[in-house]
Amino acid sequence: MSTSNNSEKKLFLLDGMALIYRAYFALNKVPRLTSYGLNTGAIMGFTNTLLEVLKNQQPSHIAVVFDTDAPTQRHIDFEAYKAQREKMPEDLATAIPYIFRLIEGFDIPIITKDGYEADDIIGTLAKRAEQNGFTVYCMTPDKDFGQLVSDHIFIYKPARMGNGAEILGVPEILEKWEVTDPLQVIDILGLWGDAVDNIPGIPGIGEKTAKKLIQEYGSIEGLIANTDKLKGKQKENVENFAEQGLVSKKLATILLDVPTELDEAALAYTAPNKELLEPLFAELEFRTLGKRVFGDDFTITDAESKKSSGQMDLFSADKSGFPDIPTAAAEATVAEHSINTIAHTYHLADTPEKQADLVQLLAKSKEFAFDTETTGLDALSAEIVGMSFALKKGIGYYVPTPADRDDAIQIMTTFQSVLEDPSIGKIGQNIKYDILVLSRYGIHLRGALFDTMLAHYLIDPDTRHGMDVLAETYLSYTPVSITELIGAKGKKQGSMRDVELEKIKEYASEDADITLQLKEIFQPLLQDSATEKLAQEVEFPLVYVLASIEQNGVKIDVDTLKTISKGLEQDVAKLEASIYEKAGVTFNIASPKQLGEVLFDKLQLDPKAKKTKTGQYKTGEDVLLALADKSDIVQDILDFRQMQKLKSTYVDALPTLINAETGLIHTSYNQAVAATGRLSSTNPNLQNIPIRTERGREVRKAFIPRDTDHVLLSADYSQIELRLMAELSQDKNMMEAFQKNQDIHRATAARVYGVDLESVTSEQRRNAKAVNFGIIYGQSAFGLSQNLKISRKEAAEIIDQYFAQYSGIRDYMSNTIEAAKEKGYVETIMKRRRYLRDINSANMTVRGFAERNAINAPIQGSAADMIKVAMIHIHQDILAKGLKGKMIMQVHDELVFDVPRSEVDTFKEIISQRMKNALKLQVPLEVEIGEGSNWLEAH
DNA sequence: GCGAGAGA
DNA sequence: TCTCTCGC
Repeated sequence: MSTSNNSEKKLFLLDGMALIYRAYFALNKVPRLTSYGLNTGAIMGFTNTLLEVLKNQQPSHIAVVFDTDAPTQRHIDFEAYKAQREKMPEDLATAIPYIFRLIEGFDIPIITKDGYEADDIIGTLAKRAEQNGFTVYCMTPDKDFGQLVSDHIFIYKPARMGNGAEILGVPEILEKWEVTDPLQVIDILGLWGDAVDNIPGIPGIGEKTAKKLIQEYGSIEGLIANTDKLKGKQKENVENFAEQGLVSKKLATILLDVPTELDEAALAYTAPNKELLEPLFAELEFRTLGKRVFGDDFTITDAESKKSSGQMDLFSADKSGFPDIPTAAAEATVAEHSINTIAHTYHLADTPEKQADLVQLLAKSKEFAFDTETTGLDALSAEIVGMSFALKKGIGYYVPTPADRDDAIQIMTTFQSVLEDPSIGKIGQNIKYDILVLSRYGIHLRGALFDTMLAHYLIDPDTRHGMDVLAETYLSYTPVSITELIGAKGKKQGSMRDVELEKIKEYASEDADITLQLKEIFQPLLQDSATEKLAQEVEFPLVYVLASIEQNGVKIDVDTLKTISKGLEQDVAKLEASIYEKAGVTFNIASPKQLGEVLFDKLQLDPKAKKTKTGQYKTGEDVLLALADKSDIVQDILDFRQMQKLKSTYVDALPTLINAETGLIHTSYNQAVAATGRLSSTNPNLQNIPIRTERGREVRKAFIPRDTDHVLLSADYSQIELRLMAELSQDKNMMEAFQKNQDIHRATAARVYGVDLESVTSEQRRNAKAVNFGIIYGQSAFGLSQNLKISRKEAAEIIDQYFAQYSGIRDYMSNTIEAAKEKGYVETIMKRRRYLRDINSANMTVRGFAERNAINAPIQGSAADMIKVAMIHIHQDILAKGLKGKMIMQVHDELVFDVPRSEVDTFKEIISQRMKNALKLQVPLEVEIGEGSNWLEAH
């Protein structure tokens, strides 16, 4: 290779491990597994990184640099260095050897040097190469490398989702770090520290402060020499931790004198070694990627792809034997396309004529995808900016709606007929949002729904379901990012209303277009995972129910809350005074850090006090409770915490969430976050309103019916999870207890302790209850022992007794785990799946976790299925009978209604029937319905 | 066990 | 970001 022209000497130095980690985490949202169970996410990510560089940058020279296990000078000088690094995830560790083979396959040299880190090797080689006339690119996501840049040395930050690769030279680094010399990056890092590498820095100094101080004093040394100009806590910290700052600086400095050669000939790049690379791609089942690299004739023959799975065939004669993980995800590559690379036709329907044409087109369709663009995220206050539609892949329509509400309504009314047509299916991503927005403009969406977010939630509940991620994963497509249009989140974020029409047309149409394409992919995946019925009959119809609950809202009695707030305020003040007196100092009780120091350093309540991983004392409830007999300050602190929590989280927060228009509180239910199938509630979270303590449950008095002519009805399933466990396991003892309508915890205690029902002590019942709950929540024996404050041995004994009595449950648990190991997933009564990727892990802790999830998910998930079905039926009954009463809350196993007095009996009958008969079970179900003038009375 | 939210 | 605490 000619080296006469310097511009041709282009060296890329890749920070191997850092890039691998990045690839692993970036691509691990949806796992990519080969047919024989290898997680190839990191390998594929790294391959894409390599290809990107080779193709787009055409380096003349290239190498990948790795650390070795040998300790470096940094470890010798500073013991804690990188000591807190977490162990490498297991599936990543398995992937590493493949990555080494991959690099070899590309015929790229791997450089290591015992006793030196990759950073140092890269730094040294970069500087030498620069002297020899190279332009050098250090490829790493690591910010520390900023210190290396010069006129001919650049940082090459690999492409991230949606963003292209970034090349940082001197000007960029100076701007980013707000410094005048790249070397000052080291000073900033020395002050700021780096939690990942365990570089301590100086306490109390973060990124912002570090930049400011270095701008002012030039370097850490300069700062230390000028501490007299600092004030207060900062001054103290800099003075006390000066030494630590200097050590940190040393740790952050990349060495430039590693004894290693710059072997230009070895680094010169020619071409991949096809003989090595092609079979490796085949083994990894990189079909798309293989075609890209080797051309269309690249195929994976059966012989090759089975190479590594041979031994498994012994065990899987006629079943696949492997988790049925969505294959589209396994096959997908890093996004290769965007709106700029794919042909599309997005129309602007901005005249009455065009809109009428579009309505006609939609009216003729069986289903269409649509999306609304609004000025905000809150469906109950955001204004509509436009609507987009898609009927065919690659074609979209955007209808802008003006800021004037009446004008907007006029345009939207033309679309009312199609949106409200029950015979036309509606496809959307998080349609509940659109339903709520539209209804504020007088449009009440109807028709069968297909929500791509919920579809994916059923396909793989543990991963993320945002549209951007789904598009990247399943369509290899990066959608236009919202930040491109209106800027990053925060104060400065602009409004959708102000975006240029052309841009918003492209963005909005793309959303509808992608949603449509995702539906095409998800429909068969739902069938594959047998969750199509669950989607069509439960999750999709439930969207309408939840939208209606949210809209109905809950009335809050602000005066009651104000009274409670005053009472709490006084108590908090009293406790505060008492705590300060007993401690002999005033401090911030709400700061666990300060509290720990007072309790354990000053008062010495426990010489063996435990610390958290960040070095603070642990001050959790269980820790404090154990100290209660040492000093009555402890009880005061616990009370203080309780009052403070009640006040800030509930009593004072709820009134601020009242909607000005309706005077009610409108929570938001999220249907796609809890992996078990449960709902979650936010803004406010109505699913964690206190009930356990006398003081806390007062808050429930403030939840009231909308007027005196209404009452609240609260209906809840009694012991639903335990009944489901009895049902699923068919354990005859537990089923019998329910058939005889016994107090289940008492019955359990009687069995576990071998006594009569009548002679069960309250402690025995409490323990039995804890075991029952432990199983439902998938707790470990350790968790149980902690919960009951008994030794692990005692806990294990109770559990043994439990399983001896309930052998059906024991068998059910081991069968479920066995099945999960084989299939890779567990399922609920309605076939809701949960994949358990760690169920076969060699790591006991990790596997134990997956095993407990295997038990827990079917039970909790079936309960969720059941109440969802009941909700849909009740909702339908309310509509069919034209009732005035409303469903207003769901709290996992409880439904709350706001009902006119005249309808109370009708409602009780409907609720009871629908809840009891949601699923056909052998175990009897109990539904308790209460009635009252507030939630506390009703419950 | 999970999820939400407050506060430092 | 971490720690703590509320519900189920």
